[in-house]
Amino acid sequence: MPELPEVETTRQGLLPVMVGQVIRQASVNRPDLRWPLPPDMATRLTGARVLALRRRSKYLLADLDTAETLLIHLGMSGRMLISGQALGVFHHDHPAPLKHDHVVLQMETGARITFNDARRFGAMDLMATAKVDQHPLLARLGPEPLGNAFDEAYLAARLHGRATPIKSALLDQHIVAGLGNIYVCETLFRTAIAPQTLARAITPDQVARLVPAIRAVLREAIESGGSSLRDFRQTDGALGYFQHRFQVYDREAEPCPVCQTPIARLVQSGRSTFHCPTCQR
DNA sequence: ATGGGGGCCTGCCGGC
DNA sequence: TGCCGGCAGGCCCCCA
Repeated sequence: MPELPEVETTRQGLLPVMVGQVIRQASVNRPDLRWPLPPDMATRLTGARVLALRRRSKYLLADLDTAETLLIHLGMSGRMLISGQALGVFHHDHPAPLKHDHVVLQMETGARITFNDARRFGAMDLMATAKVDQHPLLARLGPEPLGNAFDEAYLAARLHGRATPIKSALLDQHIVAGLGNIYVCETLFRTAIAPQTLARAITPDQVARLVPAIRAVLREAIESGGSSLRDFRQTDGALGYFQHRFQVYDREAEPCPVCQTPIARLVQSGRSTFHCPTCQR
């Protein structure tokens, strides 16, 4: 579910209850997420103070005063929920334990942070902070799409010669890190590029449209609080609103907002692509 | 090396 | 009402 904007809004929701605060008690209800959790994870988290909460691509990184960093990936259905009393604010999204509450961080402030993930495609791991960017899940990621390293020259070089459709190339986290199915579909619509176009056939003009369009769609989604599909909620239980602004994603057969042609769905590398066959060439 | 498909796991929705 | 197939925001791994 969560793509870069949803992870970023989750991070922003967690900031006030995590950063500077001590984990009084960490507990693990299910250690078998996408990979087994470190067997001593709860022990290594308990008593630690969170120094910073960062985001790299779709990963949350909580730096601890133990010189370790907690990596969190939400997979398809993962959520971080806050409940309890903290810093004068009562959070009530999630007062009672639910099915699929796999990891709970009870903070000294009284806040409770719960990782809930029905499908268990999510993941957590601990790694020395000094080496966290060498973690196998992070080491080979492409640049942040909102960062300076992502520009026209870079993207053109990475698309050069590739025989894969542009849709698949933009989903490849090694090319650019953080886009998922929704925001790739929206970006290709905004840039009027057909999703089947091979990466190697993308013109310089199209590259020049893609870079700012990717940035814009991500920024707008973050400002809207992300997208709430199938129950995705922010940490405080609030819904994101960007889904109302999807122009093509999940809108098969609805009229294109530009030309009224019915939005089409096709499957590329096993994933649905929504597009306007008239506008996108 | 690169691209495509399978698989991981649970829940929901539509059709019969 | 109940069952079944299809689908879902991600991503690693294996095979050709």
